[in-house]
Amino acid sequence: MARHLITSALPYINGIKHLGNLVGSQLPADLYARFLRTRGHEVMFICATDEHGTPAELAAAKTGEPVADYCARMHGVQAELARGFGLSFDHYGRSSSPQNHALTQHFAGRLADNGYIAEVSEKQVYSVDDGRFLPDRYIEGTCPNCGYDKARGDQCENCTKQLDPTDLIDPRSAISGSTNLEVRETKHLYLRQSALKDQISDWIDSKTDWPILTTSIARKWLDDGEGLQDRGITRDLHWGVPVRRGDQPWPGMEGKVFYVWFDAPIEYIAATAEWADANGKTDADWRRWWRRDEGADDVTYTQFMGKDNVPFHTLSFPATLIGSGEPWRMVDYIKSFNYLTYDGGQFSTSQGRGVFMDHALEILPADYWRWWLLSHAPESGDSEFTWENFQQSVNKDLADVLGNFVSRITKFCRSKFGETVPEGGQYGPEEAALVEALTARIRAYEGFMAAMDVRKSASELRAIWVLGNEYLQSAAPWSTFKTDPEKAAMQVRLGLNLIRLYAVLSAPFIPFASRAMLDAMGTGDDTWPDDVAAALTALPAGHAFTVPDVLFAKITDEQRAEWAERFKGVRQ
RNA sequence: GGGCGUGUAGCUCAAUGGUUAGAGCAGGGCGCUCAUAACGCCUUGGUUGGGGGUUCGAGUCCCUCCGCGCCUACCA
Repeated sequence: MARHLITSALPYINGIKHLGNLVGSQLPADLYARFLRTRGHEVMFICATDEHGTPAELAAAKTGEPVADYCARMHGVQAELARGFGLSFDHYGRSSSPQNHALTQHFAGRLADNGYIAEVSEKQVYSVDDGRFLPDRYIEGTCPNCGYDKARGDQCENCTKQLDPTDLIDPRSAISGSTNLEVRETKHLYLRQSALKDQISDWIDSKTDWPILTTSIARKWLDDGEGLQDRGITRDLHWGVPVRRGDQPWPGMEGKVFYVWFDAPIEYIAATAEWADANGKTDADWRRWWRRDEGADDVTYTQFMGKDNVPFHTLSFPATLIGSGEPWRMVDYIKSFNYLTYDGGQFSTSQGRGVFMDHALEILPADYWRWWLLSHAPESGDSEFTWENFQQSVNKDLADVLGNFVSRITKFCRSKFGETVPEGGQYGPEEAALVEALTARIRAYEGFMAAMDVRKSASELRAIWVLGNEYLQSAAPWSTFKTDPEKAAMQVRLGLNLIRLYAVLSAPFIPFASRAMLDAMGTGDDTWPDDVAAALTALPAGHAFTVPDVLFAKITDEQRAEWAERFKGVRQ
């Protein structure tokens, strides 16, 4: 029994997330958390909404709500969707929580005390009509290079040239279109990552088991050009964690907040504190997950995220933790994912292109999505969602291979023996062979799951399901019943036990269907099959069960066509 | 431009430098009849993006060219 801390990248508060966001962090993290729990480990699985920054303020302005109200409402929406998908967070926090305010200010104070904060005066574009400083990409204008009239302040999308906002001809606010812009002097805090470069570099080099995708991104930032650059960690915004030096005011920084990427990773820690507060625990209860001097030395910490999040988790956040000089638990393994594309293109919130979490749950149960997304997780490269592939995979894997297995064995038993596990006969050589085959595959499955090899785990689980159909085909209880009813009873008893076994093994992928299978088998016994032979005797003769409803209804061609049309998005 | 990744069967993907490059789906055939027209068995598909090199041996390592994706530090 080990202790595992698991965090998923924080979904941004602005709007409903799409399936690509889901499969890039929260869903595989949930798979891993569920697996470790069922193996008997102590797990702390943390996620939260990332609520600060300009986009949240703009989204709130659009709906006319105060930004705090908007975030509270959207947090509720996202939490409900997370529940709908069966995401088993121990706590789903908010980066706007008082706990995160305090911790973020604490880290800033420690960093300042240790000399890792610099105050820098710089010039930024201020929009008088919007009443706010504008991030580079919120400034539009004509590209001095190619003449494109919708170039952004950071880069021209047309000619890909890197720009500075002051390069733009006829600059205007991308928010309001106002041209009433001026350059103002403003003071900001910078995290002196350059001073921590060697320590971060050594730390990255010690992670020899990390995927190349992860370490190469980190190394690029460390080694490119003049090396790791300092990073601004404050912004001129209203919504965010007010800049304070620990619990003291920070002279000269009044009215400013910390940059969202400074406070967001700290929320991993703060959300654990929120968990403690919400569950009547003490500070020591959450600190034993995070402080190496307070019990976290034996914790294994795993982070899940999309590849775009890697620099912040390999550089900025570690810089914050190292620079604090305090013994915080650092990440042990980063599992990063590529992107999911939709039918040959990108998911697009603005164009309504692709499937979003709320719509997904409207049209199909969560397990359909969980299974397809996880069994096609973008681990080695980007992967593509198409309705045809989705329909074929789900119908074949879930309805035909697993669902139909449950159906055929329960219905056969009901018609020949009634709705109790039948008595008679003894497991023989065929059953021993099945146990052997199952054991080999289950051990392989455990290995893939422990290694977070998501697609291989799914493939192995499916092969385990197939073994049940192979057994039934060769045992043929419908034939044996005619000549040797006792033997048929034994075969059916084994089949029913396989359903329970499959429910246990499949729960990390399809928790809702697994629950339905256990309920149908009339048992709450979900112990992991360390001993497969023993696991196949869990349901004894005479034990009552029920024939469940169809576990997975098939997706019809008509449904597929309708959904493809509905989610294709507006044409430009 | 620079960096990283990727390219294997119609599709989705495997393959510590080591037999004849393997699975699932789709396609074809046979079997079974308990089951959601489901299941099982057999089977057709490959010049591993192109070219060159190293090696006894290359999908794998090196060079080069081509395609695709991502990142490039103030979106988060």
